[in-house]
Parts: sequence; structure tokens; C-alpha cells
Amino acid sequence: MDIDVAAKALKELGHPTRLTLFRCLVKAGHAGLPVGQLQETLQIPNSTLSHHLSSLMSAGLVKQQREGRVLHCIPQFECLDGLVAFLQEECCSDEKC
Amino acid sequence: MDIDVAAKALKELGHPTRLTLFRCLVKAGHAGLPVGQLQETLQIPNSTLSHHLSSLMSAGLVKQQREGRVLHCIPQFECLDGLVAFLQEECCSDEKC
DNA sequence: CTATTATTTCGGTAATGATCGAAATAATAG
DNA sequence: CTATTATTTCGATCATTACCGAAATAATAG
Repeated sequence: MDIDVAAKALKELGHPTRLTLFRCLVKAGHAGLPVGQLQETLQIPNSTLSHHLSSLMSAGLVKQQREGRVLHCIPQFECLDGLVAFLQEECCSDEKC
Repeated sequence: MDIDVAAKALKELGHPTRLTLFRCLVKAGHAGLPVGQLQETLQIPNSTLSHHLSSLMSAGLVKQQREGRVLHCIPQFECLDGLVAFLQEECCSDEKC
């Protein structure tokens, strides 16, 4: 993973609401969650939620898939894995790890 | 690691300059690097560098230790480890991991 | 003490981000 | 088609962050 790509993902995860949001999706598994359900859980205005979702999508951490009237938000595990791998490489260049 | 603490660390790492900076420190190992050497490497004004270092310190990712005229910046591996663990827990709540 | 080196704080501007209500779009049911 | 539900875009405001030159502080050598 490129350092700028990693920085972008870290930045977007680096907001309490978005991190909570992303965690909800990850906990939900590969099916993800509809936007509406996220809104119920997080209790924030839809416009704000939509804004945060866009941020996560711009970093490739989330994708959306429409099924009828419902739009599912799906966490991108490969992206998260890549990020963790990036951070671990940083860490493990040192003798300690 | 608390979600707000994690978000804070992610946020501060989520800037290309700061991520590069932190990576330099991690690669340097437990002794870290003096501010002056970081400045030479990164080629940015000292005031800007100082600003970014403060950010990293505010998240507990870096600490400073003075030795005479030189101030060493030391990466906090425990903090990085905690962050990685946090992200992995998120990931591994799913059957895939 | 003075000079030198190392690093930070100050002060300001420009850019980006967060927030949310209201209006707009998308999809389907009837 | 109209009504309903789901979600996004618009528009505007407020807060935060990024940046950097210049002045200030810290530490030591001579």
C-alpha cells in the first residue's frame, strides 16, 4: 500500500463518528448494513451520515450496493487488511517486533 | 484502546507528512531521531515540522527526550501496537479473519 | 558574559472539514 | 400517474487545520 493511500485511509478513519460507523459495518460482516439502519444506530442527521459515508468511500474503505430502495454499505476488508499490514511493516522494521 | 483514543491516533497519522515522519522514527528504532535530522530528511520548515511533531505527541505516538542541545523524537511502539490491535479486533470480529 | 546551534512559539492567511436543514433525486408500490 | 420511503446534494456557517516567516526560547561552548 502506497503511503499516500495509507494516509488517506487513516485520515478518514481518524474521526470518532466515522470510526464508529466503520466499526458497525465491520461487525456486521460482509453483508454490511443499509444506510437507514446506520442512521438509526448512530442517531445523526442523514446528511451528516451521508457526508461521512462519502469520506469512507473516497478512501476505498466502504462500497455501496443498491438493492431496490435500500442501499447497502459494505466494508472493504481488503482495504482494512492492507492498512493493518502497512502499519505492521512500519512497526516490525524494528528489532523489538 | 478506547475508540476516541484510536480515532485521535488515526487522525494524526492520517497526513502524508506526519505519516512519513512517523515512519522515519519507527525505522530509526527505539533511539528515534533528533528534530534536526528529521528536518534534513523531510526538507520542510522547522516551524511546520514542529507543528506536526506536536500533533503526533498529542496522540501519544511520539515522545521527546532532550540530550544537551539535541531533542530526540522517540516513537512510542506501544501506542502503534495498540492501534494495530484495535484495527485487527475490528477486522477479526468477522468470520473471514 | 557572547556566540552558536537547536527548536519552539507567535501571528497571520488560506484551505479544508464538520454540521445540518431543506430541497432534490431514486426506487418501488399501488 | 401519485404517494411513500430511502438517500443524496445543495448551501451556508462555524471550527479546525496547514503552512511558513520571523521572533523567541533553550542549551552549551568558549
